[in-house]
Amino acid sequence: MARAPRTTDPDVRLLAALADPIRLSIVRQLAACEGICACDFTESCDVSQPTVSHHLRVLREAGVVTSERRGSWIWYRLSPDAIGRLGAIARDLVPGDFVPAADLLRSRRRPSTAASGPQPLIQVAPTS
Amino acid sequence: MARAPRTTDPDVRLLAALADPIRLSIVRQLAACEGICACDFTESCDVSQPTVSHHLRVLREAGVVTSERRGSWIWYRLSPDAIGRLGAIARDLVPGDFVPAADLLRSRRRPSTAASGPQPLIQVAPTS
DNA sequence: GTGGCATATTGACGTCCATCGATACACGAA
DNA sequence: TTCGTGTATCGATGGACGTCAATATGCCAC
Repeated sequence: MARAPRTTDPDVRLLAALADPIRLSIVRQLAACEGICACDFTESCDVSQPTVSHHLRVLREAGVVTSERRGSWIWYRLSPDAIGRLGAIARDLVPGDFVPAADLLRSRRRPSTAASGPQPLIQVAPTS
Repeated sequence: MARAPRTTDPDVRLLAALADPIRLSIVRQLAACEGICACDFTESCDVSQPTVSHHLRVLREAGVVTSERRGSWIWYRLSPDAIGRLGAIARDLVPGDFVPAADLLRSRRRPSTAASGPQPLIQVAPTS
């Protein structure tokens, strides 16, 4: 009934970390500037300082950003690995070449239009 | 205090649609097979039929999948546009060439190590 | 028409999470 | 040391969301 316990899938965690308007805004600012002080986000995001700190923590725990203390300031920067992982997720979702593979699917009877129109297809792994 | 009302940013909506283990699983199955009947997800996802229907609706409203009724069955397929948009989000987060741009940033005094170590940098828009 | 199957919708429940004020902690300057 | 600034954590609050059983809807076969 209740929501399932928090997922541990790193891909889902990465997507969830980015699926918030404030966090995406933070990440985009970090993509434009190599290093940004945490206090700058408080000014640009129009939310309170604890809220910014909370979002930075979510991003840090998801591996999206890294932090480095420099005196009183804490500098945040984008983790290149995280961006690479996001790109990999997107690439893996690009459909490749399809070939008819009705025989690979369950042979349960399908609706009448099965004889005409598109067939169920299955992706072929790229040869590269 | 309460969570902000649901965002309308299409990028955030797209990321949020993918940031769920069941929905990501559905999308990955759709990336591997061009068209999949809704009933197949009920079997593979280990959740109830209304839950699958709910997730398919979220994906549909986010523009991630399209549906087409064929008799009693409803076929779902990935929206190529959605995958393209995800790739664009990832590409936009890739840091490009940076140049020192301390003068473009607020000139507020920074911690002592400002003289040595990395400088605040800002991205240069690609010339293409 | 009736019956059966596939899917969507409704309503309820419980957990998660974004948000804030208050507070604690860390660091540098005086 | 004390003071000020930047940041994190705590506790509370309220809305969002995932889940299910029950029900409704749509389509096909008979």
